[in-house]
Amino acid sequence: MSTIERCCEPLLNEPLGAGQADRLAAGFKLLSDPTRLRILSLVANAPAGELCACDLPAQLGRSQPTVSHHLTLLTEAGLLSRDQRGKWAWFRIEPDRVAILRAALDL
Amino acid sequence: MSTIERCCEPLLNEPLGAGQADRLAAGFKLLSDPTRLRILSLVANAPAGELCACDLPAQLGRSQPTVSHHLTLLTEAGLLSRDQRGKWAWFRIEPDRVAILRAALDL
DNA sequence: CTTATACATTGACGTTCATCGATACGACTA
DNA sequence: TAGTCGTATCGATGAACGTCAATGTATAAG
Repeated sequence: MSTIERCCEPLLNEPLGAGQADRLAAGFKLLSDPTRLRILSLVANAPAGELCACDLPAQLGRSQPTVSHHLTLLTEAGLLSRDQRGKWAWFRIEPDRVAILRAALDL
Repeated sequence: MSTIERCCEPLLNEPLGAGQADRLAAGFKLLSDPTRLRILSLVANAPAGELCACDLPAQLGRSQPTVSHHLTLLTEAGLLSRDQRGKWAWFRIEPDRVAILRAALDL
């Protein structure tokens, strides 16, 4: 999954080309999984705006490899940023990247 | 695919419950396919705001069954409305449903 | 009635993907 | 150095999904 980029005008401004549609679909695909949405939600609502990965398996009811997999996808796409502090990985939301996807749905 | 409903506060207002995350993910899953995004884009930019399904296979480079499949999904979810006129099916965007998904991404 | 056209449905195929157990890696600690 | 803990990677598995050919259904035209 490559980084989310501003790939197109709002969906309803002009017809999407095939390449634009591929990139935009890849972005929304990241939001199409309940576990990833809950991760984004938990990080966004975390105290001081950041969350330790160590808390997630218990809160989500998913295994540690599964959580790590989703965190990797979200970080590679730029929706989350990672800050490694010693053994722990802390994550923050990247609002600008979320906004790119939201803007595509402006009517 | 059931109808998209306003299932939650904005993603970043409070942590998503499991059921809310499932419904929201189902909505974004509809936007996670390039063919469906292009359909939405073509309908949204069509003259008089409506598009005949008969034009889509050629414009999308997809077979008629594939296009019919995606139109069914988008219509069942409420993102499109269908108006059958004789042999032809005409589609319109339902902006309120699109707005539900966009609102979940408000920061 | 026969033919042609628009759209839906069925069935199958190949791919993608979420998930987990096992294991490896890296950092702190005693 | 040895041990523990947090995280990443590997490999496998089962389910979901996009696609199309074939077929069915309905409407219109001749």
